[in-house]
Amino acid sequence: MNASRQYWLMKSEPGECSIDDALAAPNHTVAWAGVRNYEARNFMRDAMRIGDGVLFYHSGCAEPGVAGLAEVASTPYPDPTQFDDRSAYFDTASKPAAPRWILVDVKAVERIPLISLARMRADKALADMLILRRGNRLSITPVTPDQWRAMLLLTSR
DNA sequence: GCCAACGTTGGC
DNA sequence: GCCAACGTTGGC
Repeated sequence: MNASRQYWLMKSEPGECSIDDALAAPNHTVAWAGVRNYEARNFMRDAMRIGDGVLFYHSGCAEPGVAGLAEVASTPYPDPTQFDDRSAYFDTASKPAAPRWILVDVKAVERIPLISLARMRADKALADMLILRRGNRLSITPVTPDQWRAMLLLTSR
């Protein structure tokens, strides 16, 4: 595990883009479009590096949890959906000369047997994960190397 | 700059 | 469908 590698948890609604959708995409890669929260945007814009590990989390569905592993696959660039007036993510206030919303590409690595939210809550090694904090709604959160390792252990059971 | 109203997220 | 939590908006 490369010491400089960072880790993230990224939420996606499987009805919009599931881990299987990402695996089926060209080069297993999707643009992480639609983030409209500044804190989450800032993680993509300022902190992510190509090759960072990603826990691909399914939210807003019957079985929320981590459904796959992925990695950051691009440097940051403007989210094209903000300029698309047919998109649900269209933002009239954002101008191409000064894009408000920035994304990265995410490359799916593998689908894993679902690690459910309940399973994660039951694991002491994951107790401090931001995703498990009461009231957390942030769609992108940093994951510590220890938490990443603890999640990988759960994939082998 | 305050803060109430409102909209969204997301688990259950 | 409910509702808690939280971010954003907008009046003042």
